[in-house]
Amino acid sequence: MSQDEIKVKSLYKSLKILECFTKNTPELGVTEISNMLQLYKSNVHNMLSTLEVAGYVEKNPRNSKYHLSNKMLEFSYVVTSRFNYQNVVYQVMKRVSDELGEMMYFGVPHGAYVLYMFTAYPTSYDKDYPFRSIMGEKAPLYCTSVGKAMLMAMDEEEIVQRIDMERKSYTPNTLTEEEAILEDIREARERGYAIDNIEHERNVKCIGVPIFGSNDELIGGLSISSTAHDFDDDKLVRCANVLRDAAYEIRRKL
Amino acid sequence: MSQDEIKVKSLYKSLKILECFTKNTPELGVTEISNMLQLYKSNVHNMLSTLEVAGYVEKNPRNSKYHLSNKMLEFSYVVTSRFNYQNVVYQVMKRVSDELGEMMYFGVPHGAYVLYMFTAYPTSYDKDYPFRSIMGEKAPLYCTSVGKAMLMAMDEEEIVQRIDMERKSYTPNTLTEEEAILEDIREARERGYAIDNIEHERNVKCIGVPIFGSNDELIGGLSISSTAHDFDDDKLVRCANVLRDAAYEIRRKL
DNA sequence: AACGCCGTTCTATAATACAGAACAGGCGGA
DNA sequence: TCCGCCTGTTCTGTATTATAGAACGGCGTT
Repeated sequence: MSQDEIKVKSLYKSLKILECFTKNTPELGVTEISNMLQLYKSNVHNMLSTLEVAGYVEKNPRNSKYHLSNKMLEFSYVVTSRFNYQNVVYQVMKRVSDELGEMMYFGVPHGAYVLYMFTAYPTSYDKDYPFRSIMGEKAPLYCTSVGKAMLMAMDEEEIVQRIDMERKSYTPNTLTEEEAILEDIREARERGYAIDNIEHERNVKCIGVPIFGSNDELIGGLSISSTAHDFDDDKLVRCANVLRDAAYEIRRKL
Repeated sequence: MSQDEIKVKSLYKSLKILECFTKNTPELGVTEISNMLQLYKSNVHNMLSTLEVAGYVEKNPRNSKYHLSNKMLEFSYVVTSRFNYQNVVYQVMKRVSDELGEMMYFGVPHGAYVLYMFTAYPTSYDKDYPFRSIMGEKAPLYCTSVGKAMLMAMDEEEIVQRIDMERKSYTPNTLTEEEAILEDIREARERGYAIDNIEHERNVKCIGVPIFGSNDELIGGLSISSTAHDFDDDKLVRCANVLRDAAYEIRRKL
């Protein structure tokens, strides 16, 4: 991110403003943002008001705080329309999910993160489980099964780059030391699949495999998620085999 | 959109650049964009390169054209996380969709357009039908059932504003004259539901109803879509009743 | 009623985005 | 293989414009 690559500084700052809005801070005021980014209030106000005129943010008249507008969804549609693998991946996921009775996730690499693209639920879940769109959610590579599955496909140099971040301990099981993570990935390669042994979310175990395209390029990762209690070694191995077959099937159909 | 509201002009231009990328033109070069927006190439290049450094667009090394990056999905996640009705709406849609064996759509008003939020398929479709994410797709209000359903909830003054656009004839049945559309909405109000009688897509008939929140405010619209051939008057009335019940149920549960 | 906080407005000035030309590199046609 | 054209990119002086900082005004709270 060399500074002199930034040709239009006011644009860059404005984009940083957009990025202040997150799931946990979806509504922000001018002063809040100016504190977060160390910018003058008037400056932030000018950029925010321009974003508002363009329809990217909206102001809540109750507290005159701003939030991202639905316009952002238009962009996600443009982005997802470019994916030609949506259908193939989902069909396989849905079938496998029904077979195993578990939820499946598909994500792609996104810097130091997995960007989740979609989930498949077993049909039996439809009535009982809360529906939520996962598309666009991100989680660190180093402590999720989809993430570690994708790291399996990278050389150690790239892995080190990709996990170079402040590594939080989400649970007592989270691996945060670089060497421990590298070793975990090596084991995953031997084994053929990655394991998240309650390392990211309480009570959740996952296993993941990488998905490759027809030219052996990494496309993303696939995972099966289950409650820790249900996921005994037996089930784990059975799921892993199904998962690997699914990855091959997707590769073949791409 | 008064000109003097635009405080940061370079930002505004850059946002217009982002909007050049659409489903049909997902990849664009510097010259193309400069022609589209009547800007100088060097100007467009500066803004695009800044967008690239910030991760909003990526350059295809093969042809050095630009396209929107997955980063946009992060924003859609922030936006959809704000919706507290996702789960309620989907659960009802899924059940009704299974009951009727037809696809359902949910969308919200977005200027002169419907912005589709999600679909529900009958379970039986899972294996045979192509999966596609509809979130963020938009279609004109004046010729879709979800759109007309939402217009039903507006006064004529607002309707006239909302349909004030170049009104294309997508099919021979499309109503493009203002008075014809207004009359169609009036009839829909009498009837209790809106009809898209092959007015937007060939061979597709839909019916739609508005969805209101607990304070009678318009939330969005719900529709059932079917092939024109299957959708005889009998089925149409039956579906319409189920649809209205669904809208009430959602309102109650919000 | 008064205080404090926050969004907004204003203005001079310093910063910077931009016009326009020139450069470079890839591709296709001759 | 060479030439020419169409790209994307770089460069620079200048005119535009974004910005710092203070001041204003409205709302909520004490």
